[in-house]
Amino acid sequence: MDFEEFRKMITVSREERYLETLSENRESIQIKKEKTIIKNLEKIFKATLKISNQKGFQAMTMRDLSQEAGISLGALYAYFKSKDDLLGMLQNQRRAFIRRALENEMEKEATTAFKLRAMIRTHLFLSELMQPWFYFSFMEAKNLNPEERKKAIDSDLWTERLLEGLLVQGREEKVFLDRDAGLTAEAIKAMLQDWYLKRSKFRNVSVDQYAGFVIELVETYLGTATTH
Amino acid sequence: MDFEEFRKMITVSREERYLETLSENRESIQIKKEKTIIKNLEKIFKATLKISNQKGFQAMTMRDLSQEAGISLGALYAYFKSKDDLLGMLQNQRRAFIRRALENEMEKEATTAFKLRAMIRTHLFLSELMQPWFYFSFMEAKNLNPEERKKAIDSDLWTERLLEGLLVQGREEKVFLDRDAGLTAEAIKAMLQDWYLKRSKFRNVSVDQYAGFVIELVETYLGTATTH
DNA sequence: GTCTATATACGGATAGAC
DNA sequence: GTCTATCCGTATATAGAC
Repeated sequence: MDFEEFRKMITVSREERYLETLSENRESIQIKKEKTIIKNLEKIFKATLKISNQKGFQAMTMRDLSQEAGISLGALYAYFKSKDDLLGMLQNQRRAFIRRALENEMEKEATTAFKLRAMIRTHLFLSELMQPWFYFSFMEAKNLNPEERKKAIDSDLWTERLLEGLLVQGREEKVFLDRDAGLTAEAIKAMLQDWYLKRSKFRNVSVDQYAGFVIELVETYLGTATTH
Repeated sequence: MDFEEFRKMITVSREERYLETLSENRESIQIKKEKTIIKNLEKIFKATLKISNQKGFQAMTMRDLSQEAGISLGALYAYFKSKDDLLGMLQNQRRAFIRRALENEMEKEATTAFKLRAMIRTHLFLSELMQPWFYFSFMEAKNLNPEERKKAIDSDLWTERLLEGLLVQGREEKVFLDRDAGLTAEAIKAMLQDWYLKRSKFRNVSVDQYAGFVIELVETYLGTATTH
C-alpha cells in the first residue's frame, strides 16, 4: 500500500474523530447542536495547532486563538473549560485513532518481517496526514497536567513495545539477525519521529521514498534486505 | 577514545566558555568584576536550563528563576537586558565550542570511515556532557528572535553538511556503498538527537554503548561493518 | 552589587446583552 | 450561540534604598 491509497482509505473517518472527541468531553462543552460543535471544534483545533506550532502553546494567547479561529473570546469558552482543558482535548483526540490504524494495518500482514514494514509505513503515513498534530503532541507533552501526561507516556510506551515485540519475535523465528531489540526499536522510532519533527527538511522527498529508505536501512541491519 | 577520556580532556575549558559569553555580551552586562559575572552567569544559566526543561522557557517566570538561582529579581537584570536577551545568550553560548570540538576530533583521524566514527562519537559525548543545553536548544529554537534563529539554523545546517560531505567522500573513495547521502545523514542526525531528547529512556545504556550501536548500524548500511 | 517595592501591561476567564 | 466589556491576577521590568 502506498501513501495515496492509504490517504483515500483514511479520509472517511475524519468527522468520526470529532464525534469521538465530543462524546469524551460532553460535560465541558456547553453547546447543544452537534453540527455546530464539530464545525467549531475543527476551527479551534486547527487554529491552535497552527499558532502553537509557530510559537508554542504557552505563548499563544486566547486572543490570538480567537482571531485565528474567527470565534470571539467569550464564545471559545463554550467549547472548553480552560486553556489547559483545550490542550488535553487536543492531545487525546487522535491517540486512539492512531493506535487502531496501526493495529489494523499490521493485522493484515502474515509474517513478522511484513508486519514490521507495515508498522513503519503506517506510522509514517499517519504522521504525514496529521503532521501538525504529531509535532504539537511531541513539543507540548511536558505542559500537560500529570494525568494527561501519563496517558501520553503510556501511548509512547505502547508504540515502543509493539516495535520491540516484533524485533524479538523475528529474532526467535531466526528471520532477523541477533541485534539489541531495545536499541533497534529506539532507532526506528527516532527515524519515524524525524519525519514529523523536521518536516520542512524533507521538501523534495515523498513519504513513500522515505518509508522505502527507512525500511531498507532497518532491514539491512537486521539482515533481511534483499539486494541493494 | 571513550567517554571518560573525552570528559577529562574537555573539563578544563568550562570557565573559558563563560569568558567567551561575557565578551560577546559585554554591553548588556552591567557588572564590573569578571569573577562575579562568571559565578552568577553560571548560576543563572543552570537555573534557566533546569526550569525551562521542566516546563518550557515561556512558562518560566523571572520569579521562578530568581528563586532557583538564588539571586533577587532586581539583580538578575544586571546580567541581561530582558528575558528574551537571556534566551539568546544561552543559545549562543555553546555553539562555537561544539563546532570546534567536532572539528578537532575529526582532524585527528586519517580516513573517511574513521572521521565518520569520530563525528558520531564526539557528538554523542558532547551531548552527554551538556544534555540540558542540547535539549533546551532544540525545544526553544522556535522562540528565538529572527536573528538568533538564523544562527541556530545555520549551525544545524553546518552539522548536516559535515555529515553529508563525509558520506559523499566515502562513496567517491569506494569505501561506502552507494546510498542516498542526504537521507543517510539525516538518519544519523536523528539518532544523535534521540540521545539527548530522550535521555531518560537510556537509563541503563552508557554513551559508549550507544555510540557503538549507532556506528555499527550505520556501517552495516554503508557496507563497512567488519563482523557482527 | 544586591535588595525590596512598585509601575505598567497583558493574559485568562466571566458577566450579561443580544 | 455569540458577542463585547471588564474583572482580577500575575508577569516583566525598573526605581531607588542600602
